[in-house]
Amino acid sequence: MKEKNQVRDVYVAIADPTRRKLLRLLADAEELPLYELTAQFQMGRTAVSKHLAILKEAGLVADRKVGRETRYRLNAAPLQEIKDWVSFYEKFWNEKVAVLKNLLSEE
Amino acid sequence: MKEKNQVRDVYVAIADPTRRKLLRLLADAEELPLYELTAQFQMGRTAVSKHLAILKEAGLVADRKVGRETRYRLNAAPLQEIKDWVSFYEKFWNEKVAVLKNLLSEE
DNA sequence: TTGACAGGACACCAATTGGTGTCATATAAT
DNA sequence: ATTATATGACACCAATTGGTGTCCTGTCAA
Repeated sequence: MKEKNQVRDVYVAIADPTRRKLLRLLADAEELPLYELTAQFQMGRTAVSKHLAILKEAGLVADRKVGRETRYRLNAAPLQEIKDWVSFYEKFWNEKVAVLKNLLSEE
Repeated sequence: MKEKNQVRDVYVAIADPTRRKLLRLLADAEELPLYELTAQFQMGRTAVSKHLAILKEAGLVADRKVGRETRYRLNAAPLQEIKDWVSFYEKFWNEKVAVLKNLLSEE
């Protein structure tokens, strides 16, 4: 019973602008079926569905079937990993600002 | 004089684990030549060089030539874009925690 | 001055990505 | 009962990605 349950990289999942837009749409709407999401893009349904599958594998969306439609909703939790990662680098751009301040105050 | 100056997507740049490791190495070491960076990976010099080129196009690293070597250093500033993007979603995972707290306090 | 070392610039390749169209099936509406 | 809708499941395709090896040019050291 090899439940594949493929876990996708969150970094890769958010690298695509279409997928980021999907996340944003779901953030604003709580729950949306595929056909409504598709309406927001120029590409076909199949393509949007695949993007959603990738987001799902990354744990960023969940879906449930309601009648004949599949409704998607946001699950932002995995994004904490991104936040933690990027937080580490904050000190570096702050550092830069500090150096700049010093230079300015010296003149 | 079409200076291409190709600007790469920061999201795409950080999607690769090798490139994230490169950023981390540069964060810890201030400035490193290609051959020292290459030594930290199993892949060849050419591959690492290409990853660095992508990071450079995304503005995440800068390089300078010193004698026969090319030294790379971190520029974390573009990561602010990522931080801003992910910050928007913070409320969603906080929300979830809040809902959970409510459920727990109700029992 | 003769090697050895660092790296840029290619050409090349397999695997992955991001899209397409088509067909089948379940549900909803007339 | 019939038709329209929503979606899953494929097969297919071109472009991109992430790696390789080779060749050439600078630069440093003996």
